[in-house]
Amino acid sequence: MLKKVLIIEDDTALRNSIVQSLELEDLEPISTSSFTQARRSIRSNFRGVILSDIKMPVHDGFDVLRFAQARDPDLPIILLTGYSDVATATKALKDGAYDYLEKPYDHERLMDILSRALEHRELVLQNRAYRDELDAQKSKTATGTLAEQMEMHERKVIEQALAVENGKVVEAAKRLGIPRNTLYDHMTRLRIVAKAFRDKAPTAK
Amino acid sequence: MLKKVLIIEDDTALRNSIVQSLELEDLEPISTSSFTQARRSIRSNFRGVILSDIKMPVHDGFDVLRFAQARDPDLPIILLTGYSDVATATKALKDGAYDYLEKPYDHERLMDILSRALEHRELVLQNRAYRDELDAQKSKTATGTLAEQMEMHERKVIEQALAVENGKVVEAAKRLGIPRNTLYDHMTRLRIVAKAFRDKAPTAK
DNA sequence: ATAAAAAGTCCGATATTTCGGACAATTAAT
DNA sequence: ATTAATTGTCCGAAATATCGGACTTTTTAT
Repeated sequence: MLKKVLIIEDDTALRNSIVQSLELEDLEPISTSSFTQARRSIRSNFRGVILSDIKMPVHDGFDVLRFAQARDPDLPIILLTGYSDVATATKALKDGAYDYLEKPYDHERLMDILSRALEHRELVLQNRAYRDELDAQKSKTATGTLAEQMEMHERKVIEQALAVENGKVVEAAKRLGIPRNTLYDHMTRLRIVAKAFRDKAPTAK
Repeated sequence: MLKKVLIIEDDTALRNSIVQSLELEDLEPISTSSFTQARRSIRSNFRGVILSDIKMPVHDGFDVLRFAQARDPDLPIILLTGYSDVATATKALKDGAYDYLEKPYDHERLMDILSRALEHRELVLQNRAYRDELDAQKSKTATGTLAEQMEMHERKVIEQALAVENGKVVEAAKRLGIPRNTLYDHMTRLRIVAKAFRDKAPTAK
């Protein structure tokens, strides 16, 4: 489970309070006091979520939002709004914020939102990982001469058979449906040694 | 994007109001008035989320929650609680509810929660699909005789070469590093016909 | 309509692979 | 320590695959 929460809050007292809150819940707060300071942490594969105040000097929460969205559209941003500032909160959501939290914040509510956001982030990252893995598998366009490709596959098949049979050549040959001599022929050609597939430590002496 | 929302609400007026709300937002409400009625829709791969009232005769929202969790732990359930019934809401979340919504419901707030829940559901389902695909690929333990496995692979390689070259045998042969005659030998043996790999409609006449 | 190119087929000499038998070297079991 | 089984290597005849040439048929381009 992801646990990082990048906090962007200029009010030192509030910021420390939040940090303490998160630490109590076994999360990993990263405490910053401004967009500028937080900026370098906001990367595409950040393994966590962002919790930012909206009203801040120089750069406000919307700047954070815009920047983070550019870096990674699926990075959940939770914005801290003033009490019952519904208009701003709504705008934030429309702009792509994951959720908002009214100040003064309620601990339980913050945790609910954060856990949802962290889970969301985890799903997104896992999804990307799966997608990448699948793409990698599919894009391996078979290349090279027929003989090369066949030899590669032959090696794989034979090695697997040997592995399954713990390096016993006669058994592997049976499994492959060829006489052991023939298997030896192949192994010689491919420079496969059966010994390499036997248990090094079957029983401790 | 997923759009189904299974509504479980015994108050007819409120239920219809919600249905209307969702239809306005281009979602697909499934309207039911009781757990019993909704039950059959709650399946493991339900492509949507559940929005259920808590306080209902016979079976309440927690029954829905328990049942749905058993069917699919990653199926988001949003519970409708009475106004500022914080205790119940908190319990619901602890029990695995995705979120809760206070009655009387605010349209914007409902939509925010639903869109998050639907997105969450979509990610979960996508994740499962990816995982299944990867598992399927990995678990294909090579079995059968050496000759069989080699022939299968040979077929794959040749067919891919033909596909890439649009069914042109001479080109495919070049790509595979063998004389075209030899490729014909292989194709004859494997009963592969080049025609099958040519564009049926290269240019519209 | 004609020419050029590619698709398919068949043949046969040459090259490679298969596979059983035989045997020495190891390893495991009694 | 002796036996039995397994490993690993070599041999050679039979089976199979390769590959170029020749030829007919079909497509494609002009």
